[in-house]
Parts: sequence; C-alpha cells; structure tokens
Amino acid sequence: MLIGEYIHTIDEKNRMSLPAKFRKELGKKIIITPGLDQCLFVFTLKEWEKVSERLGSNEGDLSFLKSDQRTFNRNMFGQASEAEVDSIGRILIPDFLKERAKLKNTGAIVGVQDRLEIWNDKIWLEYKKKAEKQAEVLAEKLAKKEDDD
Amino acid sequence: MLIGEYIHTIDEKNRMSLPAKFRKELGKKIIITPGLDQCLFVFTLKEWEKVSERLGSNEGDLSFLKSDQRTFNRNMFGQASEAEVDSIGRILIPDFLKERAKLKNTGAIVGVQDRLEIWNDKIWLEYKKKAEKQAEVLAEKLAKKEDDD
DNA sequence: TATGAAGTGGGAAAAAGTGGGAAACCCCAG
DNA sequence: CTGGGGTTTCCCACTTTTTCCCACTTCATA
Repeated sequence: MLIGEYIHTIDEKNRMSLPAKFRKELGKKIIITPGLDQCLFVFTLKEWEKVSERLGSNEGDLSFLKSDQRTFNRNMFGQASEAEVDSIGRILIPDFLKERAKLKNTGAIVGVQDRLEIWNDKIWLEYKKKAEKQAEVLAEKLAKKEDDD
Repeated sequence: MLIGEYIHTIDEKNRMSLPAKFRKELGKKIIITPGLDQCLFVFTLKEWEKVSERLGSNEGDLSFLKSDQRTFNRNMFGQASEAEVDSIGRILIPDFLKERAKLKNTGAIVGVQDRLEIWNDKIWLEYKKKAEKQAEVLAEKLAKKEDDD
C-alpha cells in the first residue's frame, strides 16, 4: 500500500526521484495522467488497467452524461503518459503534465492507497489544511453511520 | 490491551522510544496516522488493515471520482506512515506528522485499547483536565444511552 | 551497593536524493 | 548523403539523510 508524503526536487531535465519506499511496489513502468484537483496521478500498469477498464465501460461509476464522460476520458487517456523508472528510481515528467499541475522546482509526492499523486507542494500544503478540517467532520459523520448499523 | 500513559523524548533524529510495556503487543512494524483532536494514532499492522478496510475506499470502486472520498483518502493514506520498530524499541515520526500533532522535544504516549496515541504533552495535559471534569457528565450520558437500548 | 532493564544520545556506515557530463539519437539543412 | 545542433539517455560522482550500532545515564530492584 502506498502511503506517506515526500517533497522532492524536479531538476532541469524534468527528472523527479520516486521515494525509495514506493519503488518496489511501483515496478519499472508507470502511467502518469492528469489527476483531479490540480495534481497528477501515477498508477502501476496493473492499476492502470483496472482504471481504464472501468472508465471505458458504462457500467462503472460514471453515471454522468455521456458527453461529460467523453470529455473526462479524453483528458485522462489523451494526456496519459507511460514513463520508465530509471536505474536509480527517477521518472521523467513531460512538460505538458508539469504545466497541468503547475509544477516548478519541487513537488510533493503523496501515496494514496493504490496510486501516487504529484502536487505543486504549495498547493498541496493548502489542500492539506482544508482536508484536515474536513477530516474531523467526516469522522463524526462516519461514527454516526456506524451507530446506525 | 494497551493501557497507561508515558512521557518520552523525541530526539533530533525524530526518534521516540515506545514504552517497554507496549512493545510486545505492537510487533515490529506499525502504522502512524493523524488521529482526532490533534494527536497521532499508532496501529499494529493488523489493526491498520481493519481500519483502512473499513474507512478506505471499497475495492473495485473508482473512489477517486468522488471529491469527498478523495479528500478523505488523501488525509488518511497520504498522512500515514509505516514505521519499523528498531532493535531497542524506537520508532521514527516523520516531520509531517510531528507538525500535525504539534510535537516538540517530548510527547505523551497513551495506550487506548487497541491503539496508541501520541500527543503534544502539554495539549494532553489540558485535554486530560477537561476530560476529568467531563467524566461525570459523560458517565451519566452513557448510562442513559444503555438504558435506552 | 551491585545488577539489570529502560530510555537517551551520538558517531560511523549505508542508502537516498541530486546534479552534471558524455555518449547516443534524432532531425533538419546544406 | 553528410554534418551540425539540439535532445534524450545513460552513467558517474557528490551531498545529504537515514540507518545501524554502541555507549552512557537513570531508575528500580535485589
């Protein structure tokens, strides 16, 4: 399981080293796509297959309008990029994805269960603050729900 | 069962020794996560599996399609950390969790049934005072609830 | 007062992260 | 075809961080 948060540099050649803890689980090839909320998603090939399978079919969770689904999929698939992890654990982030996520010289790499997310570290900091506040509210909700069971 | 309260130092290298009494029950690897009320939770791997299964995304679903779920997962997994207990019973607390719980040079380690909690010791002291005062009131409330069942 | 267990601190070795140069490759102009 | 300029890829080297190990201190107990 991918968990934890790391701040790493992105050098002039657009290389970013993956945290050592994630390398084993990620394998040699990964897929980078634009994510949601101004970050990038990084999937293992295996996870990517799952994701694309579900997004491609209509039986998945995409219960919105078809036009929206097309747009979403074009975004997700069209801008996806396969990247090879080099011999010392770095990946290349294509320019168009860098721009997408507003990445500069450093970025936050966040493990979220089955995927990684790459954030502009400042934006990530802001987001975290919000998430923290929401967490307590959500916890209350969940606790309530459990009581109901 | 994990019970009792200890004050331990957190050294420059972010190491904190677990109370000897807890070591056996905790095992060699643990998971630290942000808790509620400004403390950190420490789970055994086994407990963590239970917790993450229960609260995390359901398998198969594309949980990242839902904004609330994204926020929750980022908080839950992105701010978690697997730590190995070293040969003399210490763990490492990553900076992002230290900040989150406002930990400085010392912290309180509290056993709470299945998990440990790590607190800024001053905050813990305050909390305890309040809790003591409230204890009697809460007892009444709980008793009432039992009657209702 | 000796003995052992628990907690704390610090130095050295190993690993991780970062940067940069040289070789290989590609594309285009001459 | 051929040569030059620019990219990309591969590899090496430096720096910082982390990990591992050992030693000291304190406190409780015999």
